[in-house]
Amino acid sequence: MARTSTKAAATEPCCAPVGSPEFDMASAEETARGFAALADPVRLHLYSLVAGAGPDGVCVCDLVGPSGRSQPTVSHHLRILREAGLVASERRGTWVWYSAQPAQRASLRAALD
Amino acid sequence: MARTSTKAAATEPCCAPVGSPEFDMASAEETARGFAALADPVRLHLYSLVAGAGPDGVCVCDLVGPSGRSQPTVSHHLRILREAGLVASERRGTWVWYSAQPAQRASLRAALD
DNA sequence: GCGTTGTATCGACATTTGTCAATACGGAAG
DNA sequence: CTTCCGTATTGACAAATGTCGATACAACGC
Repeated sequence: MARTSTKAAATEPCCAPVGSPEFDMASAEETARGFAALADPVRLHLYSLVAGAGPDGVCVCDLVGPSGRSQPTVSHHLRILREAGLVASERRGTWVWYSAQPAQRASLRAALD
Repeated sequence: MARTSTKAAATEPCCAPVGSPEFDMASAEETARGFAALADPVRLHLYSLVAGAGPDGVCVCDLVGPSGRSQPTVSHHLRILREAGLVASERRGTWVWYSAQPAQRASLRAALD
């Protein structure tokens, strides 16, 4: 319970109040979900495949094989990446193509500061 | 099971093999653990407090309050940040101070490419 | 219409994760 | 040495996560 600086129990006052002006918890949750989307090796692999493709993106049918996971699992991971805003999906006839969303990647890179 | 481009079952060959030369799964696990360390709002808050402090770092006693979590929980999160290489801990007499490790932050930023 | 193929959703399961109370460890003051 | 305070570890628990098989949905070709 002992808070800071009011009562020093040992040698020195420990530390300055470190001034945490205000922490936007709402945007932190958003940023955390962004990082969480990249917190899995399979999703990292999928994202590198999607981002490494041209602006047209990649067909899902070309993601299942390299990932080494079942098709429903790949679909699940792609959904997480999509809900995090890192990729977008578009239906083209029979197939679904995923493409990278550079804005969200830039947003996460900016959050590392 | 249908792989790519060998047999087109619909209108077009779907897509190019997208060329995934090789994916370093080992380093992906490392990177994933780095992002996982930032995939929690509480840890994001703690890291911002640590990184926002001077090069001396911050005393743990000044992190428990702002985080809104119990002291063991804060210790747990700090351990995860430390094991991810994002922060380092140093004992100074009675207290323990955490400081940011810019190298790992740069490594994660580089992984966003 | 029917069957086929690609993708998403559902249900279930084992594993991991976030959290706290209780406890142990470590250093400083008396 | 004893006591107090700050930090880390342990144990337990609910909740979230990664995975797959089974199934549903969507679009194409017949």
